[in-house]
Amino acid sequence: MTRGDGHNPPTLTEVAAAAGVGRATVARTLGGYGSVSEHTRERVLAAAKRLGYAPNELAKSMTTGRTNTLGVVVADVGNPFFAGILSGLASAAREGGYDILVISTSERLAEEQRAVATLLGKQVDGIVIASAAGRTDAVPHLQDAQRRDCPVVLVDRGLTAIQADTVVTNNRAVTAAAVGSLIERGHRRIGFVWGPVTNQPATDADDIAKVVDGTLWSDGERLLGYVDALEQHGIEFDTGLVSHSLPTEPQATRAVLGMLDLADPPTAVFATEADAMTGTLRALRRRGLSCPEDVSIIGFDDSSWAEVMNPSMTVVAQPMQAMGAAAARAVIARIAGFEGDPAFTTLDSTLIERASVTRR
Amino acid sequence: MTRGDGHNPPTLTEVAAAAGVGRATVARTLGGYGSVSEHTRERVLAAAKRLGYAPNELAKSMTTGRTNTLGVVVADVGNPFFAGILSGLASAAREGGYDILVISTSERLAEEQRAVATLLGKQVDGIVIASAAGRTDAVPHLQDAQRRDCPVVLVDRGLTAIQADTVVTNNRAVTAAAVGSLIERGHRRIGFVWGPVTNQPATDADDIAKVVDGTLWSDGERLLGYVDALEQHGIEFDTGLVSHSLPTEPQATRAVLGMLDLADPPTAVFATEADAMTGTLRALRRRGLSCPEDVSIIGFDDSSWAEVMNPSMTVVAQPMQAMGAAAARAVIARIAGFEGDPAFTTLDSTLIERASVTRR
DNA sequence: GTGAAAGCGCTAACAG
DNA sequence: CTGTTAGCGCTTTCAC
Repeated sequence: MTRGDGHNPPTLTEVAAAAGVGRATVARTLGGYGSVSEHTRERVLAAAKRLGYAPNELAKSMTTGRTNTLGVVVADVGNPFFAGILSGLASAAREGGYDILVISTSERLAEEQRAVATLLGKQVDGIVIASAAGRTDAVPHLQDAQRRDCPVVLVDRGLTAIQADTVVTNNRAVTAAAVGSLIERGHRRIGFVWGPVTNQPATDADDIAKVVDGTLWSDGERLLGYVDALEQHGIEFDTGLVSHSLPTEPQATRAVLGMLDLADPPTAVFATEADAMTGTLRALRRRGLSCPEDVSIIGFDDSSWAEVMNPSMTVVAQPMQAMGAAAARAVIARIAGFEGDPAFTTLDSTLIERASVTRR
Repeated sequence: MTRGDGHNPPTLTEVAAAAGVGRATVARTLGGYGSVSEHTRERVLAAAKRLGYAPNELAKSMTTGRTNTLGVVVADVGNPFFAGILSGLASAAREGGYDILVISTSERLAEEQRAVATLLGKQVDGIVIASAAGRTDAVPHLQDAQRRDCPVVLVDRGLTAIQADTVVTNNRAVTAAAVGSLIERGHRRIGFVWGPVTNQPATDADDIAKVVDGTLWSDGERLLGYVDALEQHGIEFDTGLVSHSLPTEPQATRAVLGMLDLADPPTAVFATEADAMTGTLRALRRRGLSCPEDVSIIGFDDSSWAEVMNPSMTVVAQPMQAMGAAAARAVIARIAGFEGDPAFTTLDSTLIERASVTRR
């Protein structure tokens, strides 16, 4: 059976025939290595152009063992946070001569394992992943990749069970600073929306470490930062002020509604993601409360919306693009053969103070 | 020279050896075709598992001619609009058994051409693209792909120079409806932020067609919808009320500032993208004006922010995920051999009326 | 039911 | 400087 309409793309062999030279000569000419006489060089180039030759990268990869492709695994490419990471990742990758194969996992570990297997099967040269695994969870799929000489770089979320370059932000410190700024403005009852997802929340501050172990690195760090700030100012931890629901906006609203109905409701809320913040705003509105008069809010992730809001929102801005770019550069370096110890890079998020926080 | 630490991934040949059978038998067993006796079947499976065998998809693609990979080309994966498309695209692709290779072009045609060439080189089975080309521009790179039997599907932006499945939204109709709703509320001076990017704006309504030809499909359609509404209500087109600047927030602000300073300033602004809308809001703020009291606004692209804003924003919500999913399904169908005429699919965007528009 | 052999398009020694 | 020769790992006839 003949394929398609017949217009099979020309192969290197055909170019060689057309130019009347051997295949190796064509490979050398087009590959720009070895040496070729000016004369034949021109003939080859001419023939290639005439035939509209374009190399089959698959075949090339087959023999070189390199695909010039990076695998990227995140929870959801539609989420602005990951989209930002992806954006920085994509440009840094391209700069380094790599393309990216992206897989979303919806934060499901099983999907993540499949994703990694798929990427490995497609022979990507390296993997950048924001793993859905808990910080101390075993990650055999990632170790598998490493064993197969496929470098893995962790982005946004660290993992203790594996030795790998890691690029994260200063979640804990910036959260402590943000919550601290709330406390310094007189707030003592501070809601924390979206602690780590768990159905076994910490009942007191001493419990935190245990909770944090089994959950997402970034979530855990933020909760720790929150507790740091509380302890530093001698404020007691109240488990009722921390939500552990799934990260959907309605859940954030539900959680805040619950806090607002407490006998001693929060006067400020720290929201750890964009949707947690909009969800918080909805809750206030439902109770007829306003920000910052009744409740101060600090959100996460800056955007042009945050500033034009009324009030403009105080947020923790994460350097998403920079994270993505750093991660890309890290894998690329590993692919290139860099053998130093795994580097743990912490990029700084910054607190942007605007009008959604007021003194109490 | 030995590669890596030696742990080369096991090949099919090794599995065959370990199981004491021929390679074809292993291929049949693992590939699930042909027939294999229950006995040998088990041995093969056991050997494969024991060695931790995973097929090299590259080699497989090499012989089958299929990579199970879709190429996706957009301006910027970090842009919420494209991120939304990508999200829908990714899940539909995965459902169909495909992975996606994503390339951002920053809206540059040269980058786009390179991107397509790269994808073709990597032998993707199909391409989904939101092209940076003007609606009537020649697109040799895309025709090239088609000639190479690589189906191309256009998403968000149609193109007249090529025959291809296309998935877009009802930009023109929804814009006409939105602008119409403004007119019906008494507005006659309506700013249009981000008409097609050009330095040769239409000077009157009759000029529009020409301007539209050379620019992005979606931008053109929206401008046409704007003019439709004006004409329908007998309002004269004023070129000073249409901005043609580059789509960055600061440019939107600048443009609106200019309109606001007109002797006869707009009482309403229609912003065709999320950033155009936030930019508009900034401009109002700078002039000490407020929305909707002084100026009504209709924006584009819904998000949780739009609703929690104060005032909540009236917007045109685009079905980004659905667009991405439809595009993915379209390419997949073509790859599977579907040969019908190119389909032009129009998905509906909807006007979500909230509080940023008021009667005049 | 199963194995041997050819070949996908390319690169990488190795001779000449 | 250039052509020949092997493969890369897999699928796919085609005999046995």
